[in-house]
Amino acid sequence: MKNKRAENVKSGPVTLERVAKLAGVSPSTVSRILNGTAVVSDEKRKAIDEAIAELGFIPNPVARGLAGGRTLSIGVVTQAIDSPFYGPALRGIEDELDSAGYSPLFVSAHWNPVTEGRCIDVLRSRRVDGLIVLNGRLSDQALKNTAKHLPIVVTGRNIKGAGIFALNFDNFAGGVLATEHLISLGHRKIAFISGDAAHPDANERFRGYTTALKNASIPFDAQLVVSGDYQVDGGLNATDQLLSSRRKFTALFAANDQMAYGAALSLHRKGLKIPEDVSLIGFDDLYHSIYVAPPLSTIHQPAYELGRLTASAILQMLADTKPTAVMPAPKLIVRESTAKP
Amino acid sequence: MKNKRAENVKSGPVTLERVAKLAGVSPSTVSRILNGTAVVSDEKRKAIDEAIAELGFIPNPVARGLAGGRTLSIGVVTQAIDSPFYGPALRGIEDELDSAGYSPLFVSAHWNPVTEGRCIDVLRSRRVDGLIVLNGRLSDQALKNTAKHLPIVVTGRNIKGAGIFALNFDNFAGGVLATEHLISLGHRKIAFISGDAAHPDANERFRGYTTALKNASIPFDAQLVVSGDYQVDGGLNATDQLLSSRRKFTALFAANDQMAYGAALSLHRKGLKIPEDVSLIGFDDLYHSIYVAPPLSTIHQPAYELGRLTASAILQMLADTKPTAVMPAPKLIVRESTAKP
DNA sequence: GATTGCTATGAAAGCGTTTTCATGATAAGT
DNA sequence: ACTTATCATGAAAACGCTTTCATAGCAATC
Repeated sequence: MKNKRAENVKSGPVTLERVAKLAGVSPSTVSRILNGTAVVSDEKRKAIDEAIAELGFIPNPVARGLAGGRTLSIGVVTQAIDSPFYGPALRGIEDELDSAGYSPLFVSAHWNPVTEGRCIDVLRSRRVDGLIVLNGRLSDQALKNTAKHLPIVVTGRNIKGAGIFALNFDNFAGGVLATEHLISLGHRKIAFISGDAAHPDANERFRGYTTALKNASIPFDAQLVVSGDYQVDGGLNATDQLLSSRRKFTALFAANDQMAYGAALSLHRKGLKIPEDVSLIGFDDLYHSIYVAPPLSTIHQPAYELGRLTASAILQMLADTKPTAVMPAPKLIVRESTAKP
Repeated sequence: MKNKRAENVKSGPVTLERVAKLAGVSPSTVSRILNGTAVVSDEKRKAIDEAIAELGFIPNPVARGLAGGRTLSIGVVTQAIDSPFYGPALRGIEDELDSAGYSPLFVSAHWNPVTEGRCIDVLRSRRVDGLIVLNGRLSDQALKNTAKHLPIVVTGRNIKGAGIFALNFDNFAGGVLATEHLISLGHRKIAFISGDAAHPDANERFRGYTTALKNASIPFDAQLVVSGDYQVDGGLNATDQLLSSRRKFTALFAANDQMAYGAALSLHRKGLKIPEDVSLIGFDDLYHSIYVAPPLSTIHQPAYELGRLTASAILQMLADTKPTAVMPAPKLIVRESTAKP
């Protein structure tokens, strides 16, 4: 509809110049109003506002990007666009940026530092105003270097530096929480499926597990720990392995929900019931975890919230404010997959 | 590394003009080489290639977008960036576009036609070269209108027109396939959980169900059909409802996997075993369906493939070729959730 | 009342490309 | 050999903004 009206006035795209002409001012003045970069008399402001409404003018972000160096877009480096864990985070980023008039530019690095570097190059060539890197694989140094050119918010690591803001979840505390939950139910033989050791998160969660055991004076049994890869298959195989080792355990802590799903399947196949025969707890609280049978006890990671926080942090950095975002503490979610032994 | 070398030559960003100067030619000539828009003597071509390598020049897509009107980016309208079904499709799009030097711009319309319209406005203002609309909610007419300005590929509907290409999955055939599978196992009392009636897909699947029943001379029983909403919760509630109606059924066909998950949970809660007490089949073949307990029989939808196909179609349209993409036929995947009654 | 200092505005110069237009050189046609 | 068509190339004009620079107008200062 707007377009139709605009085309009444004069054909062709609605540009800032057209607005200026209609309002009887210079393009500079219109630009100043748009960006709030200078004081403009009320009289002209009004004329311009009207002209903008009249024409249905929308500034062209491409031209803005060229001229001003700001594109109102934020590069988001994720590992896989369809990751069940990061999905909600992306949505959070989208929502937060959207309400500020920014657009996200998503790229997937597929857990590969080289790809990740290329992704960042692409984003920079597209002149994004800032960068969000979700659990990247690049070295701290590499990040610091790019931070010289544009502000960065990273998750999943602790790093300090000019132009960098880190937002990290307390995986250690989460690991403790999950393990303590099992212990408090009366479990003593608690198996653990670890995540990909390349993930710092995974190690932290493991450390939480061992620490909680120690706190409860339960001897650590290396035979009860088997390594997964954060994928469903990994959890499945790990559990098979655990089961065939014939080492007894009454509870199983998988370092993420996906592996817990795999574990559940493995147990199901062996005719073992959750939680009657084995208690199972995961980590992350994926969307589906409420709905698997039985609903999975887990540690909640606020992925959507995380997305919003990273986005608001980058926005604050762009506004030259110190980011204030702080990650919520891990939370234990007890559902139906854990019970007394 | 490249940057360092570039900065040796002369500080500041590496522009096409710098390349031209270094190669001893005019910017126009460099541009022509870059775009292959004119014949250039081998001699100059070589000099330019060297200069480009020397400086590590990367054309600025923003400037290109302004000057040439092509941004090498494709707008992708999805309903939710974190949808388990569309996730793989997005990845497919990303992969396909990436290999052609294009970037996707993802936006989520959240199943709202108004939002969807706004999304398209944003994408157009960002001067995307083409549009992919995954199961959009906008009217055919609205799409045809935008197709006047830029090529569009849509999924989930049949629509023909200049600048529009539709890629549709045969939901009807899928519905028939799933139902026939249950019938061939010996089931006669087959319940159906329908999807959101606003989805054309959902209706097609339902039509497949009724048609297969008719073909097998099984009377249609309206009491065995209950409506869901394509969400897990919907499947859960629908199954609860079905169960409490005390109408007997030995098999359950959920119009998508998510609702099947919900159904599985409901059955689990009531102490009913899959497939011993009830056979369960879904539709979509989400990633997780292999891993739920028991692994879910379903109709495979090639989401990743779909993504690649839409992307390659839009690329073909941009190259003024008629898109050749054709959707694979639905495929029955038999796993462990279906068995003889 | 003359000088100084702001302030609101416009003119014009970018931003880094593509593309049109013009031109001199070379090849072709008679 | 002289005009005409073809071709590679450069100059310059867009593209739609932002931002610097210049200036006219006006209030403040001594």
